[in-house]
Amino acid sequence: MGKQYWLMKSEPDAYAWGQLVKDGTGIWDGVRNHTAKLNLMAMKKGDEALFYHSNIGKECVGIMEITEESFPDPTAEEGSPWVVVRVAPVRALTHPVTLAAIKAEPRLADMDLIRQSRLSVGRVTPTEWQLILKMSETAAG
DNA sequence: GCCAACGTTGGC
DNA sequence: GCCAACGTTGGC
Repeated sequence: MGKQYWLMKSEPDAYAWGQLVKDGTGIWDGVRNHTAKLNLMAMKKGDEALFYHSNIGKECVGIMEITEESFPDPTAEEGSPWVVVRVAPVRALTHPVTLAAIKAEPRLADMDLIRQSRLSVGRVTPTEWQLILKMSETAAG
């Protein structure tokens, strides 16, 4: 299988893109939803993910790489099913791609982000990924 | 196993 | 602040 693409949400109040850049690497902890967990478990080292700021900003702001595949979430109770992956920032998007811009693009209407708005870790198809990156080069949203 | 009540997420 | 979506809990 080729590289897979993902979108991961964080409220910037809790953990922002800038913090990940500052930290250099981080674990994506706190996921407590089974669908999101399955996505974390499906991630492979070298996959790439969009960092999305939920609530404040509501936009994709950067690209991360998965640097370590899923392992138990140290912030969860022992024996619980929750997992984390390790991520590292790759680069900021030239311009953030806003939720409004994604909603305005019919070719992105099937994204997990749109169809299942509460899902914090979603899949992005290669086609969707290329389109979002292209949008990030040309517009601020 | 069904469903009402309730809590959380996240957009508006 | 409100509400829709959706997950969880608990009564039956």
